[in-house]
Amino acid sequence: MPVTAPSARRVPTQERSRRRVAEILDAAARIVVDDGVEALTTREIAGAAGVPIATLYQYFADKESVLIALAQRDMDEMDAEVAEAIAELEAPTLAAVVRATMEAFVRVYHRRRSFVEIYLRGRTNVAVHRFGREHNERIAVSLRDYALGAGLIGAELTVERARLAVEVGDRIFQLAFERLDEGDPDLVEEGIVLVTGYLERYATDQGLGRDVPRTSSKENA
Amino acid sequence: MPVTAPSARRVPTQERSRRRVAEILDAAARIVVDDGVEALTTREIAGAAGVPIATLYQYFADKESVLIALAQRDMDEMDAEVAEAIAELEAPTLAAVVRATMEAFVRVYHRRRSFVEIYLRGRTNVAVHRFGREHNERIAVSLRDYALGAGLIGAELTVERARLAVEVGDRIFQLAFERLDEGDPDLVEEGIVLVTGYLERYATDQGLGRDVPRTSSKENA
Amino acid sequence: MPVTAPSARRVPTQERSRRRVAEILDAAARIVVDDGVEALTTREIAGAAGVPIATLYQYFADKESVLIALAQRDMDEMDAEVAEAIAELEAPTLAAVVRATMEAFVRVYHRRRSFVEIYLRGRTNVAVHRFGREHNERIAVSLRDYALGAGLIGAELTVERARLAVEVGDRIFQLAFERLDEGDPDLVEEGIVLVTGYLERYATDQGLGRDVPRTSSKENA
Amino acid sequence: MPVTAPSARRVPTQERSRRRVAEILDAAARIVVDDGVEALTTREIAGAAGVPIATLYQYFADKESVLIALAQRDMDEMDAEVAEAIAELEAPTLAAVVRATMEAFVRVYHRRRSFVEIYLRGRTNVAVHRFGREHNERIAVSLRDYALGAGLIGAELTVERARLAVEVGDRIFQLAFERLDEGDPDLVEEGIVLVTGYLERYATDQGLGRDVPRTSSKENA
DNA sequence: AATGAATGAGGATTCATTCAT
DNA sequence: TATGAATGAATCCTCATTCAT
Repeated sequence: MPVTAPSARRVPTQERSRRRVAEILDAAARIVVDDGVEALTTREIAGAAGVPIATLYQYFADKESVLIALAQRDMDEMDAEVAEAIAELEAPTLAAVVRATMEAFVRVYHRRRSFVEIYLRGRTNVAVHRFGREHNERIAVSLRDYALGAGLIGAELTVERARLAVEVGDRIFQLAFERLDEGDPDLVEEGIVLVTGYLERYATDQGLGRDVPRTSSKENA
Repeated sequence: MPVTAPSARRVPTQERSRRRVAEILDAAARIVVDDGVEALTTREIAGAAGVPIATLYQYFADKESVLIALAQRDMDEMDAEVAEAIAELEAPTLAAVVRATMEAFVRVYHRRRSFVEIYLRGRTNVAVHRFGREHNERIAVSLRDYALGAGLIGAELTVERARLAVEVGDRIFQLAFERLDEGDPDLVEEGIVLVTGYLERYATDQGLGRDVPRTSSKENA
Repeated sequence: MPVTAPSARRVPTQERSRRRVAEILDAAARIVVDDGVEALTTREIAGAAGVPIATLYQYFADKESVLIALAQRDMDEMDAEVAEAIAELEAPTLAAVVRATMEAFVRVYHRRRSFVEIYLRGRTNVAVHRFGREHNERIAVSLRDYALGAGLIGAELTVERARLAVEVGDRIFQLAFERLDEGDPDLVEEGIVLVTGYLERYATDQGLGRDVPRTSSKENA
Repeated sequence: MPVTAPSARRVPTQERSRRRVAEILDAAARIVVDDGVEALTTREIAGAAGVPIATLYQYFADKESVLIALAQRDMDEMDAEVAEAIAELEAPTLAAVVRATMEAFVRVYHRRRSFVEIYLRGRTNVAVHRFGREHNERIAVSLRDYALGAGLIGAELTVERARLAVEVGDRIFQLAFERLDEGDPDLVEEGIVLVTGYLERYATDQGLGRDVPRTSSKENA
């Protein structure tokens, strides 16, 4: 039904709204990339987006909401990228999953400079800090579910442990992207080693990629 | 009379100064514990310390300096605690060193609530953030030097890797103390496992606590 | 309703804004007249205008802007007064132009006490100092253009020389109004002599008011 | 008598004091040259001079006194330079006196950058402003006295007129040295022309350098 | 839905000067 | 005479948010 309206008169309200939000977020992204999260003030956003300050409050509850919405937009892409990367794995091992995940992160960080700025360098902001924690929690749960379902890990790999691994990975990205916009590849590589090593403590044989005879058989010593 | 007065009557100027600094830091610590790092304003500090705001600037270059001085005071205690803990190890292995270190951290965090508030929960503050990074760097170097000197690790455990381990440990403490003032002991325990596991990749046999025949060994069972 | 309301009931927004600006400037003028340019602080202005300090920043970029806006308001009147005075000259000579200009200045100084305070006595303020220089430059150029067009001066009266004359005139006013609010009339008179004498070095015969035979002249006595 | 004291014990108090004052003024001069008059704070001066702030108040009544003392030191040199330049004139005319004076000023401005900074560019400071006015008054009187005594001018060149001329000259220097540390020579030259032209209105024939038969003779019409 | 205008609350820092010693 | 320490008094400016329209 939102066919490009032949009558120019009434732009579908919902559509206009969506566009406005996008404009505001784009403006915010520009500011963040140029001058960092701390430079993100309502004045600045409104100015860059070409709307009155008061108008921001039509679309967002408060300033932080803009920041979080921006982060969320990138995060959605991140989640998709991760999902896709994992889906593409043919015979997944735990190591492969970790690597696929972390490399997906890196790809998105490369693509979205505003995300690096907000999510990795902007933890100084309380809302972002909380947002990070929450997302880490969510991703930990979902990756664990996947690995469990795929028989890569045992139940000893509790949610707490998964969360720990994700948080540690998160810190590694923070370090790797602290100064370099491209991220330090060696550091990321080492991070993959670290996280993989930790999680493999709780891996099944299958998760470790060892030969696992499906039918009935005994492991040759 | 120019001799440092032996009569206790006149309080040595330098001593008075030191006391004032301590008073200000104590006041700052109280504020931080009660209301967090963000509540630490010059007005607040001066009020709590019972001095005019301008007086703060006699002792500190700016507001952040107060915060950092406070963190440093606790950090010095932390360093001492770690040093002592390691010194007490009889036949140190890498695992023992990691455990001793991390448990020393926990002890100080327990003792110094303001430190938890600033150093673990207050990373939202830019100065604290930087302070943390710098301290992590310093401690990474010094622990690595020790482990290297003690023959626990090989040279492949580069400074970068040591730094990674410390940063990861740091994140673990952040998580463990995020909400609980006492810290989550299980999480810390798991963190010790994680860090140890990672570092042991680069350990010598001695570092791993395996029997290490020196030259003429009588130790073969 | 989007039409500019013909009903006088609702005060047009833009108009209200203009009124506010005027109120603030009036308040600032009062302060300046009473206590000089140095007394013009944001607190003081806001207080006198009966608005919160923050409101000042709705209408002015910073404190200096208020001062300059105030000066500009008077300066506009000054420029108009000068333009009018010169326009009224019937057979202008250089001397007449100088006199008309300087007397126009005096009239405005008499009318606008705040202008005397800011522009003549307030050069102590950096922004005012610069404002003065710039205005002198502008007026030099425009008067020179006029005199050149009217055939009163030759091209040897460069912009630099015109500027010099204006600056010198400016200093004369500063002296004349240094203490007396009405200005010292003798000093002004002498200043007119001085400036005229200097500029006449570069005057044409016409500028000097000498009989100037055009082409076919009947005017030889 | 201030022979380098053989007994190191008692440095003549007065002498030490004089030296301290000089050190403080030198420090102030450095600051002024480097960062302008506005940068001259008690902290800054004390720091640069290597004395405690409170000590400044042993030698100067207040901050402004330091600035004025510094200006005075240079001004004394200025006065001497002018006196010498005029003394050297063989058959002085008014024009020669004006030129000698103004060129002497320029020489000192070249020699004393701090003087340019304070006296020409630092009029933004109230004390300097007043100091300038006062010195101009003094120099006007003394030069007028000289010219009168030398028969260069008539009594119509009143003190007020002399003061006007000096003030105008002063403004010319301000302009010439506004941006260029060396001063704009053309502007100075033009200023000499301007001032000379003005004063010659009140010159005697002798002042104008016209042949003035001393004995008894009538001017040929 | 849109927005111009308004503002309460606060925030960091500077500076000249004065005492008690 | 010298000075470390203390401080009262200001100063400018920013910012997120809210109304009335």
